[in-house]
Amino acid sequence: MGADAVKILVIEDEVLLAESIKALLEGKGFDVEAVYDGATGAEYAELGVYDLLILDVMMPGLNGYQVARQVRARRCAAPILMLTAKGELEDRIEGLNAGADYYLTKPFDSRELLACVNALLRRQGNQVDELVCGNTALDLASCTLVCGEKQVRLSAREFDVMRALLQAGEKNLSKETILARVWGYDSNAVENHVEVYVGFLRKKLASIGSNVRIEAVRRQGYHLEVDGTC
Amino acid sequence: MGADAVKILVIEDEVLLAESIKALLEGKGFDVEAVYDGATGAEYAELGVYDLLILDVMMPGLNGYQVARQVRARRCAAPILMLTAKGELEDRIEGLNAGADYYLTKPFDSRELLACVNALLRRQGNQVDELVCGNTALDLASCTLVCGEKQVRLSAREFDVMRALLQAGEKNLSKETILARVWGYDSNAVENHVEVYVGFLRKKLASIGSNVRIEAVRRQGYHLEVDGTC
DNA sequence: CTTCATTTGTAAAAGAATTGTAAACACCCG
DNA sequence: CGGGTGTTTACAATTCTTTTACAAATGAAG
Repeated sequence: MGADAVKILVIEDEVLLAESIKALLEGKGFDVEAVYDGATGAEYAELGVYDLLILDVMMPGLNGYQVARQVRARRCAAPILMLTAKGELEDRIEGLNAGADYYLTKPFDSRELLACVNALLRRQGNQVDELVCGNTALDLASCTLVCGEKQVRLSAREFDVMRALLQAGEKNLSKETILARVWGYDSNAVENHVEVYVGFLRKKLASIGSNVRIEAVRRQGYHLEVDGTC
Repeated sequence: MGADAVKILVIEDEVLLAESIKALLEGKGFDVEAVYDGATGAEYAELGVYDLLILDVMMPGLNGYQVARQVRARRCAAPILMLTAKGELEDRIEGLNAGADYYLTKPFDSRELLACVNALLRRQGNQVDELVCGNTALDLASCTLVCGEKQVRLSAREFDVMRALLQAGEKNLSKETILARVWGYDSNAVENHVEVYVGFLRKKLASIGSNVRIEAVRRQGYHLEVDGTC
């Protein structure tokens, strides 16, 4: 439940259902808050801190459609997953037009709910592809090494080498293997290329204060280690 | 078929259904193309010029799930509306996990299809009157970049390029994709055109004191960044 | 403990490729 | 025609990759 966790707001008047959704999503690492009526839900949602709203339609007071419209009118951009026992066509259309992004009919399967949540978050760009090691991540989309606040861009070759190392994890990668994977098995690159690029990468890792080191094992190749790990 | 219409690709092997969807959407002002098998659909989709894919699941050859996975693997970001007679839970989950954004069960009502399409496009930022990044907004009606008091008019090409960049947000857009979206995939424009227009846009952004920069990522394309963000 | 051969690390350059910019030209529409 | 827009070309500037050369580290043998 770190500061960078994905935040989800559940607005559902059936307390038991709300709690079970909360438990389900928290089990998957999301940071979930549940409220039990529409007015409170709209108020929370407008804070703008949530990445996703899960919204029941039939509630006393403000109903789901009203909440959705109000929230959208206030320029809240979070995707809305509408949840309801009303499976009728007209309801679905009204929900979508009110600003919902998905319409799920009760009773629903927990796996389906998760699949929806993931699909909505994926579209939001909340699912970044990255490879992580120690305090450092390689963002595959932007070819960038990230460590806390700092980050540094890698060139295409640097990126390929770094990715190979990260994918191998603790395992050793021989230079031969790296050459084959990065330069192609039929290129005329030589092992020193790997050494040169390992040098570049070590500099960049150091420049962002990473605790990841590229360790050389004589005659065996390279592998990653996290500082303080032996 | 202006460069600025919303483009939709329908992939559906039942020709009659495909044509009726096409007619329905064209009636609403969308620019629709229909293809009748998965392989062709995947190929078209990967051009990256469409704003939305409507995808049947059960097709000979590549089925809808396979098309979705392939298209997503190629980093095509357009939302996918899956369309199918299979209404079973497992199918819905599989579809969502394959990269779909919505799952609509046949037979469906035309109004519901439209509501879905609108919901998906709304989320993409295709139905708003301005796109915002940093301290700067692109007014879609007047083709004008606005930053505080200052503003500057964009030419049609400049506008198309700027909009593509804004819609991609943080993500990189390859020059190939920009060419396809702005000039059309069958034009004979070359990558240098993109570079030239990026140059124009940078000048105009600077002239109104925008804190938005167009960053080049070598061999990967361009993306936006807000000054002060690293 | 030295010496030597081997492997790994680093710096600097030359070379290649990509990206940026300026400017000339074509075109279209009032 | 004239002004703005779009296209194309050519070249300059920048960045990345490869190459070279040599220094530093390692480990085995004497």
